[in-house]
Amino acid sequence: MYAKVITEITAKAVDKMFIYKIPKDMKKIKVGSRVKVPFGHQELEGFVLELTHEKEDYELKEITALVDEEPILTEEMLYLGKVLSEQLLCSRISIYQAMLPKALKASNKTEIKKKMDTYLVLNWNRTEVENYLEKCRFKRQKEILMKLLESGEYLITKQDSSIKTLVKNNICTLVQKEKYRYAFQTTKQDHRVTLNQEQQYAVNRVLSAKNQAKTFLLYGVTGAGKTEVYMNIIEGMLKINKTAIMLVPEISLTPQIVERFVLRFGRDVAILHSGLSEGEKYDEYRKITNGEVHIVVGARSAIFAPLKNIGVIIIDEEHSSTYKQDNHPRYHARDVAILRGKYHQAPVVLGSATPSLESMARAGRKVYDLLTLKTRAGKGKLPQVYIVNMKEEVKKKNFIFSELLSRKIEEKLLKKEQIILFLNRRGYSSISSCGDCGEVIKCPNCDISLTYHKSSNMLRCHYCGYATKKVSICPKCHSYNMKDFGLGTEKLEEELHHMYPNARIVRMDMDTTSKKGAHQKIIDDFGNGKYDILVGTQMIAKGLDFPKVTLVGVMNADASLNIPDFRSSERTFQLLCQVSGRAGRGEEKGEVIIQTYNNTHYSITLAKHHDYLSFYKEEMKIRKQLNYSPYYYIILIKISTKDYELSFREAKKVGEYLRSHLSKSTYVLGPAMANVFRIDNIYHQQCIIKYQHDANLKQVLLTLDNHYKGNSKVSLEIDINPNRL
DNA sequence: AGCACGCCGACT
DNA sequence: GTCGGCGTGCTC
Repeated sequence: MYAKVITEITAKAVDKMFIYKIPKDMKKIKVGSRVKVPFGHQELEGFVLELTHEKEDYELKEITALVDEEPILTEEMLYLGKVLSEQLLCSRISIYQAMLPKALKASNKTEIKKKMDTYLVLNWNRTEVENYLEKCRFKRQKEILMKLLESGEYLITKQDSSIKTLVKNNICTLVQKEKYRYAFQTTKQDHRVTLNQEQQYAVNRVLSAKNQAKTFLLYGVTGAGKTEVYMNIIEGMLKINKTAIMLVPEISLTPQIVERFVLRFGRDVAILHSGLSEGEKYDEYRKITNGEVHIVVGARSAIFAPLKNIGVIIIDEEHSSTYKQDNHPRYHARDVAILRGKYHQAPVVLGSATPSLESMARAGRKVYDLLTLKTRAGKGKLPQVYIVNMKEEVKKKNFIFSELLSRKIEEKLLKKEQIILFLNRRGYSSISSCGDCGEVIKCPNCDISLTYHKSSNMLRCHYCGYATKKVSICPKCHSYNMKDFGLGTEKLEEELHHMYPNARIVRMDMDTTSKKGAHQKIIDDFGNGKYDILVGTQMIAKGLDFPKVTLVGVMNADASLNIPDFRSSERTFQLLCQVSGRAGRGEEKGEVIIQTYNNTHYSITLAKHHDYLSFYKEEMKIRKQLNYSPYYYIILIKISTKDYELSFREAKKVGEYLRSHLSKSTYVLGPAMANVFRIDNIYHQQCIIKYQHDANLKQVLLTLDNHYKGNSKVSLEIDINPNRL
């Protein structure tokens, strides 16, 4: 027998199967097995993709070792990898690696072991033990045996002579059991609520589509009780012995959702997210492969969880850009979900209060089945939203807090209610510049101004990580008149301390949550009322549920609107709806204040009334006019190189090649310098392809990709349906 | 990805 | 004459 193997190397040149002889004693080898193979001068790990009897006419090497007892890649995973690598133009191995936790990837370096616990179990029956206990003089032995009679097993933390004796006399045996490192701790109680009519209808529709590869779009206003719908669908699937995957944007950001699942389904849930250590991820993964759980809750990569007999796949907050991996391989969890849905003949549910235009358009064309939840479940009412025109406020010298916002903050503090302030920019100030000559301090490696971080007194580049001591003398005109502009979360926190010295304030952004568990702690503390005001970036927008919050302030709604990207309006609308969904989740009515310089922009005015459908119509008009998604498919071609001149030359060549080989109905934009031209001293150019149907496209992309794979100076990346341009 | 093979410049 | 630069090609 021979095995066709792909190795761990993710280079185009070796993205093919290599054939090896299987040693006679390696009986357990299967398709999907992880193996060690000799490869040139090195030894590598890889996966067996095929087994064959056909002999080649050249001398073959032998597989060195089988790494695991059971195959790592299932039939389904092998199939998914094949399809996705073709769709995404990436090597097969890179997809397989993306599916697996680090401990199971093909790699010669990592070794993460299973943790084992040793237990003592009885060999004797109850009467025999009881007889022995009467005669036995040793206190420690008695203690152990009593516990064994009680619970059947005894966890050994330290070997001692008593244990040795018990084993030696054949009263007990030592057994090894897998130990799982991760367990979600909670002390709360599960609250079951009766579904309203809309919710029940949605659940029934999905459950009646069991065994059908249908995609549903569950469009439900914030607070409509989508999570309860998800859980009921899953319960229905469990009843007919099926399993379920539930994706959430980034689980460590939404511990409250995880908690609800653990409360409802207990030990039937495996949780996969980036906040876990590699060992913990491995253990959660093994619960899945060992068939110990029927539900997987996780972030993007959990879409590959090797559950068998999947009954439903649910993607919560389906519009979230985190479902698309923004580095290689650039897969979209939504596409994988639909692919797996087809494989298992299982429905896929995409849920959101602000669906992506792409999904809503598909629902409009009946490609997806639309399910709508119009009414807010429970007591909470939609909050009152105020839009504040900051142009007017600046005239009154209110640069950070508008009159309305500071008044409301004071009011809520007095009433002992909680406040969330949202600002999508971390650090202290975004620009450090000279008051005399206007010189702006920029990153030496990137075309980006440096952000001042006061706590460390450093200027940092948020693109390449460059950091330097704060500059107090202008490097150009040598004046001492350096000034800071722009507002970051750090400065906002400081200003709040000045204005409300008695308020307890906590800040949550990348700088305060870098330590493991810091995230959870801030959320718990705020939830338990240890703070009055939570200041934070993007990461506080999603999924958090604090009943005592009655005021949400958006400090600068323009930050996301001013990004030059065709999705910036959509993002802004989604963000504002999501952020304002944080207010008034409890008994008290919530209030939201949006501060902006674009007070008449439709993505802001329509967010005021949570009017998704009007926003959808308005934005679709613009997308149609400009030939953007969902009317056209978008592909982004990025050309990067360290050489300034070369970047222009190569980009021009790529642009010309695309224009001359793609069909007339396809638009090619560019080449143009990327939004940030230079990052970490690498120059980025890009071309944008907009198409509806193009028979040549696949071949053109493949040719381009192959052409640049061997080029060490210029790298070319193809991003299909990019998140941002 | 590594590593060997291979063909041209400046050195004890 | 040799040491070594990194361009090209191969790994079952």
